[in-house]
Amino acid sequence: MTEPRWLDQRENRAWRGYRRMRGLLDLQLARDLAADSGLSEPDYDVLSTLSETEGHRLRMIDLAGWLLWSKSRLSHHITRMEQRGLVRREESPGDGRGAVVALTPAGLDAIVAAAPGHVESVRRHLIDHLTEDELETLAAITTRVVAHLTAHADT
Amino acid sequence: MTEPRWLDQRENRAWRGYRRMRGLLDLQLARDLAADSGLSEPDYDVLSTLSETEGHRLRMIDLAGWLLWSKSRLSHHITRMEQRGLVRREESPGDGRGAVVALTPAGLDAIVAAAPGHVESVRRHLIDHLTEDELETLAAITTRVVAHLTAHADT
DNA sequence: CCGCCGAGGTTGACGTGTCAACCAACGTCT
DNA sequence: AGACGTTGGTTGACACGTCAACCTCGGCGG
Repeated sequence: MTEPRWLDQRENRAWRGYRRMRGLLDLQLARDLAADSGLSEPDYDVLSTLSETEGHRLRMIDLAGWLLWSKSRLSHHITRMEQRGLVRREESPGDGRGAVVALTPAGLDAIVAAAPGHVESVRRHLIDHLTEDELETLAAITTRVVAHLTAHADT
Repeated sequence: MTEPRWLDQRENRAWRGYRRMRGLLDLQLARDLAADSGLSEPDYDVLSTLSETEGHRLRMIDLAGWLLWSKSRLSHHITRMEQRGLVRREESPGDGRGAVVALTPAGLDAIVAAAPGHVESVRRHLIDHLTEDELETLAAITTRVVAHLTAHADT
């Protein structure tokens, strides 16, 4: 039980900054999105993913994989979205276990209506405050960290 | 209703990277923390803040301000932590509306025991993957974005 | 063909956090 | 002193997400 390697000042500024930004930014984006479209961020993620696939439908497992969500989380969320008429569950052809999620017309309308405002919100609160170099650095950082996290999904 | 300024490729990489990292990183940190201390991240934030104050106590409003939490959120969370014996509510001297949160001995033990492991976890999953320049850039980005968000708390 | 394991999915209980409504004490203005 | 808006705090309903348990179907090996 040796003395832990506490964070030095530079590390602390980065870490605390991240935590603070994360809290405030996500809250603000969620509020903007909810206010002008009635969707939550998870709703938006599901709908935008489906809207980009051919046939506007995906198997649960594939959707979960793309979003990096657990099966459980996806199942719960799809249940809620289904009740609001945004998506529909269908049987999977050729696999009795299967379940496919399909975009409904209402779901498509919702994402089409929400997208411009959401992008605008992301710009206003984050992207437009960063320089090109900062964007590159942010992309590099996140890519590396994500790679590490998905590699050691266990540890 | 002009055409929205969609994100270009660079912006997209940064934005998607951020979203992905946020999801995976927070989940992993929360899991590590829960596994070796039984605390959640919000628990940790409350306890570590209190442990750094003189008297190990703070008014609700001040604690909420420091953590950037809503009054509601703090009240709910303190209720849960109080039931687990980590903190205690006290009356505020000189202000009948007041409420003060105080660390209990059990709460102090918990944060002291949890801190080394948590720092280690933060290093392993994030900090140790970044160069010094990247740490500086991350701190700069987050500071600027947080400043903007707290300034226009309304818009 | 049967037994069994793994893959795909659902469910329930619970902790967390949001918003909105509400309440009580404070301070100020007259 | 009395009226009244503000500040500090709580509560309830509900959305979200985790874990763990469970179920069913698919694919294999013997």
